[in-house]
Amino acid sequence: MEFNNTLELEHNLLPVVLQMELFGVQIDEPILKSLEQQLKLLRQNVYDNISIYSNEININSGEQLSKLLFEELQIEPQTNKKTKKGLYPVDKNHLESLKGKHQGKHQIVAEILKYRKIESLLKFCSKLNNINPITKRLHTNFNQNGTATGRFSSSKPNLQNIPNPTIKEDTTDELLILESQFRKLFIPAKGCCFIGADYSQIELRITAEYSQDPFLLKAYSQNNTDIHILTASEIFKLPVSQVTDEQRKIAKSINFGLIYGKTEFGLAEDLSRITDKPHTKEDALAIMTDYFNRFDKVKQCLDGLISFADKYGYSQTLWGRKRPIPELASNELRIREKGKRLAMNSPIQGSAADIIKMAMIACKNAVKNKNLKSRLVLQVHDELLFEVPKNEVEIMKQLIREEMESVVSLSVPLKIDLKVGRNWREVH
DNA sequence: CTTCTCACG
DNA sequence: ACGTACGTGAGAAGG
Repeated sequence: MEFNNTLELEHNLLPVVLQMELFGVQIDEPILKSLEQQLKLLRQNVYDNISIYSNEININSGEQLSKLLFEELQIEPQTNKKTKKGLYPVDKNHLESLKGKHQGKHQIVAEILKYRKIESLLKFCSKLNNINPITKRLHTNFNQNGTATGRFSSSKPNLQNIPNPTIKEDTTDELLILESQFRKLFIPAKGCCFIGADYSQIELRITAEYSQDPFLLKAYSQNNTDIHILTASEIFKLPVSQVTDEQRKIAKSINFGLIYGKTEFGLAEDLSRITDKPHTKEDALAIMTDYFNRFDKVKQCLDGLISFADKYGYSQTLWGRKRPIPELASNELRIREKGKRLAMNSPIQGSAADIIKMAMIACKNAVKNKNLKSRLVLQVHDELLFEVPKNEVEIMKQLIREEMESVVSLSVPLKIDLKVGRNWREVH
């Protein structure tokens, strides 16, 4: 199934995308309606609570909100940054740091965060309401070449950003529970199940492929070990069994940072958040230097991706998908730095997009060859969702795993996580 | 039309 | 002195 160029790939993918768009996905409308009602009631309660501090405020207006909090109520800002209008920002991060400092004193901050969350969830309700009257299903647009890197985008409605919160069994957070209901609204047709299959750490596996770093290659060939724990054990020079949860989180932050081109400044912020103690960018740089000394092939690989893009003016995936990076030729340092991050990230993100696109074609062909009725309904970057008649579940489990894991052959195995269930939430 | 905010991978 | 992690879509506000 491997393609020599992405034009051929996209050409063969077109009918798969068309079929997904036309087929659509079923939504549990009665539960959607009840979810919407609950959220509207909650919003009214929260609005009443906020009205104690200020009636007539439009909570959706950042400008009005900033003036209320930092001018009228004289709350101490936790940042020196200001928006272009000279006001203190009211984004979630800033509000959350206020909530910590002013516990009890300014209940309003917590209520505002709640209000915002409810508003955002209600928007998801309204977009899921656009059921097609003829098919009785919800149809999105999958924009096949919708991104700079080769990924799809999804629009009208966007079904690639449906809430997917991680949630503890014993949580009592009412809003979090409501938020976790959204993927339950996506249900299979009568007589069918869903099968969800997502690639496990595909971008880091691609980093292993590009870098040929012996540690990453080995880490991914022994399939069941947690890559972040292994990385932590190398960085902190500890046996795997002695790696703490905090050390694993730091390693995870570094691993993700590789893919995005994280700077020491960004890592320092992560370190402070993870350990709950302040860390300077010098601390972070020390850890990064250490990491790149230990994994010098990774360092060479990232540098190589930058010089390639510098030389040719574009970056390229493992299957030849190109992205122009004019930023590297900018006169401004800041833009050139951005260009370097794009040069590191685009081949990795783009190669992952190539792989899942090839897998979509492979799955569709295999289903057709076996005369099965199963259908692909959604793609969310590294995840595929299939609607499967109940009598095809066993054969489809095998088929999907086989096609997705062997669609291309890299130096490390590809692995998917696969689940069967009665709604989207259950299969993720 | 731009900015801000917030949802996803 | 500046900004600081990649890729998206969408709605509200404000001009």
